Amino acid sequence: MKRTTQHATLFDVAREARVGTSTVSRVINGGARVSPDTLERVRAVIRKLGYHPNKAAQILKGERTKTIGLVVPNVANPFFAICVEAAQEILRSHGFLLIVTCSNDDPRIELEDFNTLVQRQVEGILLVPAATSNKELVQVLSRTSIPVVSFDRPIHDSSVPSVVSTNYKGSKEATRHLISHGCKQIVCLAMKGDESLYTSKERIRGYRIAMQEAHLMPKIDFSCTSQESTELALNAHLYGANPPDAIFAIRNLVTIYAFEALHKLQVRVPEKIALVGFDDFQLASILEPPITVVKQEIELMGKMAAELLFDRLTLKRQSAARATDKVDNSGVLWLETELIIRNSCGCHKGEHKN
Amino acid sequence: MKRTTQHATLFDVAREARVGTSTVSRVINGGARVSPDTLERVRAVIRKLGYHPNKAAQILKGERTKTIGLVVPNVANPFFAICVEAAQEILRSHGFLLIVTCSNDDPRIELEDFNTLVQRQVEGILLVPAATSNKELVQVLSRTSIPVVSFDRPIHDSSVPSVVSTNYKGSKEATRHLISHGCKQIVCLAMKGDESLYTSKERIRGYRIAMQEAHLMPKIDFSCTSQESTELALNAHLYGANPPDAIFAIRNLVTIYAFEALHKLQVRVPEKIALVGFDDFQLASILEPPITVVKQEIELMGKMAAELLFDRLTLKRQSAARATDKVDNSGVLWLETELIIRNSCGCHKGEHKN
DNA sequence: GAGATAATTGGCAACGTTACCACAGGCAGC
DNA sequence: GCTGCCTGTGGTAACGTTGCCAATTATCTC
Repeated sequence: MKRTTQHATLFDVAREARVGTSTVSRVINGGARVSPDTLERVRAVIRKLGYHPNKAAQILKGERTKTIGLVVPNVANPFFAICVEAAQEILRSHGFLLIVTCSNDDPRIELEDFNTLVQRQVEGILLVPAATSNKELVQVLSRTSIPVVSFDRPIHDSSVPSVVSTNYKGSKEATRHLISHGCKQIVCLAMKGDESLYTSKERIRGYRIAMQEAHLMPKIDFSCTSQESTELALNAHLYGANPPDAIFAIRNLVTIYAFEALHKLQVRVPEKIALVGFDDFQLASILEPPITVVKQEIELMGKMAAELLFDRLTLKRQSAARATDKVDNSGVLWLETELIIRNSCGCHKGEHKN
Repeated sequence: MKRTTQHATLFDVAREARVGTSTVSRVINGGARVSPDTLERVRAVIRKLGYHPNKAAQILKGERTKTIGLVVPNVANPFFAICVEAAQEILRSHGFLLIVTCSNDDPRIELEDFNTLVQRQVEGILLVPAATSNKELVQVLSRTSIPVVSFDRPIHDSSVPSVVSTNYKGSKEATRHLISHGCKQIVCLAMKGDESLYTSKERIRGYRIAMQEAHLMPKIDFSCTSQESTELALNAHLYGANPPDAIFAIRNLVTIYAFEALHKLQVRVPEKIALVGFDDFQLASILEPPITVVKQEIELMGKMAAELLFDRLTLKRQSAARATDKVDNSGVLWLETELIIRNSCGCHKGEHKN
């Protein structure tokens, strides 16, 4: 009796069952080529000792880890939470385990986490890159042999495929919709950090192009970082030159801030100011007025990313096959956004059969 | 040249740097007792080869895994997402990695995941048990030597400490508040499955007791599973005998369903029917009227669970010390809920300085 | 400059598994 | 009765690390 607190090993089982270790190993792995007699005896001992094979040893011995890593900025953000859940679902159905880490959009943590995952012998990594161009990351990526798939944001100058929403197209469409309502002074509301965030940049680009097409002056405000600051900003716009007649909120949180600010400032929506947001959210349809938004296929994004990764995993082992044909030639799988028309844009109920 | 695709090993590095494996090992583990010369040379080779120590081998060799497992019903649920994020934060600060799995509240998956985590040599497990009494789980738990902490729901008949909100107290308080507004017909809205869920049962118990205290008739409706069914249910109540003058919604989603249903049915809140929900949510204060809710300390819950687990981890290694003194004698750390008074309960702005 | 001490370094046995190989019987076919 | 082939079974060498121990060399101390 040496260590009662530690886990039982295969050897312990073998001794207790009076068989060789190979036999126990065979039992664990399906019990092929073992007599029913021995099989039962060994199984009994396994149960009795509460034995679990040591994964570390199995992995070391060359067995697949059946594990994939996932690096997201933050799981508390519903967007990523939904992605994670969806990816988890897919991966689990293929027998994979998920290790989740949060990078806080910090490239240093991101890289660190990435390496940690590689060390843990994950078979693939799902990644939401903090930046689309990160030399260090790209370098690490290029010399890593394990498959990586990014989502929400692509990684430039790398062979990493990605699953991304049509941010540009979606926000161009939203802006155009606002313009079609006769809005002329459409201000785009964003928060600090959006200047450098891929998705935000794309959305701003869409907004810009739509405005330019209509010969309107784009105006972007990055100060909507909190409830208060949004109210302040909105107030300034309202009483400044060329007061806005519409708001395009670049993301969920900003939409909510803007909505609340308008509410507090007693500005009528959409009569005085129309409002369209990017990203749908649960209560958008219950607010008064219901908010028109650009909806992303969040769940699908997680699913597709997981599936793309899984494809690469299996392709890789099959032989030398090309990447999946789901993606375009720059390696990105575009997910269509959809403009969900409710009332805050100025549409009346039923006007767009929605 | 044998395997160019595989990861470089410590041995490869040793050969390339013309040193022994021990030296490389020393370099990896901080570089103590290695000459600056060799140190630099080995480090260069490590970089050149893109070498990462194989965690499986290290673990096998007895090194700590610095990993903890987390089993939640679902990460897409904001409640759990926030818990996970908070726990992650704490654990990361102690150098731990988190493996997250979703049980979907299925005891079978839960058990399976639990075993998977044990196999992976996690040092501890954070768990939201699907059921408070699960014989099989309790049995597995009792013969596992690794520390486990549950949160949101306790595990009966086990020595597992847990972090739980004062569901009972919170909903008693909420119900009493409604009663203090003169409400007599308070209906408690819940959804299918709430009959067996610990948190829901506790909330219902609180509601029941408060009603009984006031000699009022408790009435509980478990049919609020979707938007439509809630509307149907509410409609039935409204036109049935003893129409309700208040609603106590047992959880987030039901509160939202109820709010939307009341809105559609054109019932004025709180004049015709008062509304209080359990669990705060981002837009509760912007809705018209702002909704009074019982707020849980979600983030704190994740944090405390992680810290409790960490305590047990360190205590365990220090020697044989008792569980932390944070918990009460039945092993649960109670987290106070707070009634956030807004307007849907019948209070006017500022009435309760909130 | 001899002896002693300290600083570097390499060798090697584990850690718990798996997989290849070998071996013992049993049972065909000829 | 010999060969050949199954079915069970055990022995043992890896897998990539670490840490002990021993060996080598450098640096003191007087």
